Amino acid sequence: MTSHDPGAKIISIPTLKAACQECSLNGICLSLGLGEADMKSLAGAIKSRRRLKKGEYVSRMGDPFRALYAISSGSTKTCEIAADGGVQITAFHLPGELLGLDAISAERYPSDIVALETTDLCELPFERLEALALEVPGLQHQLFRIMSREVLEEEKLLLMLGRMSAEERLAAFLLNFSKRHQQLGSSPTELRLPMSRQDLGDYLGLALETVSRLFSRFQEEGLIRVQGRQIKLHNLAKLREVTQHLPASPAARA
Amino acid sequence: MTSHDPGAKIISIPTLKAACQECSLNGICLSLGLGEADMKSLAGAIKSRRRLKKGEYVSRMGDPFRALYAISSGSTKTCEIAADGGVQITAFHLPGELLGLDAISAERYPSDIVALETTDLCELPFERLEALALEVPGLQHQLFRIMSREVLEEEKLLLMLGRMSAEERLAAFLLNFSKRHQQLGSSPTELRLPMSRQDLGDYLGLALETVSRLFSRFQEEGLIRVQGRQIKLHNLAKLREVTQHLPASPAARA
DNA sequence: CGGGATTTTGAGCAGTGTCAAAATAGGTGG
DNA sequence: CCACCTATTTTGACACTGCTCAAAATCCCG
Repeated sequence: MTSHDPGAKIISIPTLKAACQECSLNGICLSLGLGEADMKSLAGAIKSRRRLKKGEYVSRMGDPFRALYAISSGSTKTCEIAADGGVQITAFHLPGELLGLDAISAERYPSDIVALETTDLCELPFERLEALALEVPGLQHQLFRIMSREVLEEEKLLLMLGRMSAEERLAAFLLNFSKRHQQLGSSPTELRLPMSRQDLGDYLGLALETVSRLFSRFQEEGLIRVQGRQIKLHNLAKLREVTQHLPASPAARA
Repeated sequence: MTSHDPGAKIISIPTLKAACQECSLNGICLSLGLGEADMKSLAGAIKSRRRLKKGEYVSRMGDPFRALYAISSGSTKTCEIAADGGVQITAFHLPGELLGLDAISAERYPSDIVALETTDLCELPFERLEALALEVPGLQHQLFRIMSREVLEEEKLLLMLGRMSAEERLAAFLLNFSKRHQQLGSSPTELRLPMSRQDLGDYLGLALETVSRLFSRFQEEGLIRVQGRQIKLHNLAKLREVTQHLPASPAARA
């Protein structure tokens, strides 16, 4: 996570802010790892910005794919919907993250993307982005990395859904959310969850009642304090322990 | 899935075979959607081929990332391993598919990749591939599509693990495997599974005993015939029905 | 301040996991 | 080529996690 393309130069956050001000991403999003000149090209590729209110859609399943979206502020959920209406949320996205990567291959959105709160997006028309990636070597590499990272994140979720107990899943989620908040400059222990218990259940593969009971239990055990969607993490170390109490399973063989 | 980059030209399978013969991929792998000249460049990027026996590793978790691998023949499993030894298989890969996409971002392999049977691979050094993708527009687009597709596949698995019952998962797996076999030119109803019941359980998030019981049940119900790893699908339509008997869950809201 | 949505809590049950053991398959050496 | 040994698969009994249904409490928005 700290190594880089040989040619890519890392520039300071203030510089990034200046160059990326047009999309107010505060130097997060794609910009990381690109030079200043490259970022100006990138700014040229940004078509427009959109502000969505809570509950509005970034995309609906089946929509034609034309652009990726970078979250400037706010948050979203990505909902995969089964034939019969079963919902699986495959990701919650925070500022600086890229939406729509799963739509490139079929040129259609395979999922609904919904704003969890008031959310600002930068629209990055994909054709222009691809053309730019041919000019700017660092950008191509950056895009590969971002897509690879998305694969990785989903693999972590697969591990959670396939092999972890309910309490392990919620603990893992809280730690992950905490880390991402910290990387955005917020407190890692004072969380304001933008999603409902239902959403959390649809993400973790649990019933909303189970999620709610676990919050109560974690609170009784002194791990966290719960006030609706406001969560205070009292003991990160113990949460990490909870994460690892899987019942074990045999190792890889052919 | 049938639309393409405006500039990309689709060439015939025999032509592909000729151009790709060096890696015996029979025109599957990356080549799809690239012109003949582009494929020659691609051939130049192939460093070498490897033959693995059953149980040998393509990569181990933590290995430094240098190359992607295309499967020429055989099959692999990709195993995510939790801190305490819990295993989640995140993918089974068949000929023509690309391994290692999740290793690009951290420049390390996050998972073990193991051959399920004798398997031939083409090694594609990633730096060379990236350089080539800057020269060959179709290749960059192709790589984006392949990575996007990987994200999509994992999202389908997430839906299975998070929202489907055991029998729905196994039915969905059989249908998916059937479709991929068909795309490789094999029978969609006569399957030879290269993986153990244990592997299947580690993929579907089930105990191996549950997988075994389901095979028996499906057989009793006349859906399939089971002879160890040799599976005959008798009724694809009914398998599809089984797939969709989820107990439903509320739709998306903010 | 009122009303719908969300969250919490309870009780009972079903689907899967766990443990255990028998049956079968597959590979190896004599 | 057969016999043996091991790994894999099947089957059974039972326990437990997490789901379902239900209702009360709380929150949030207009």
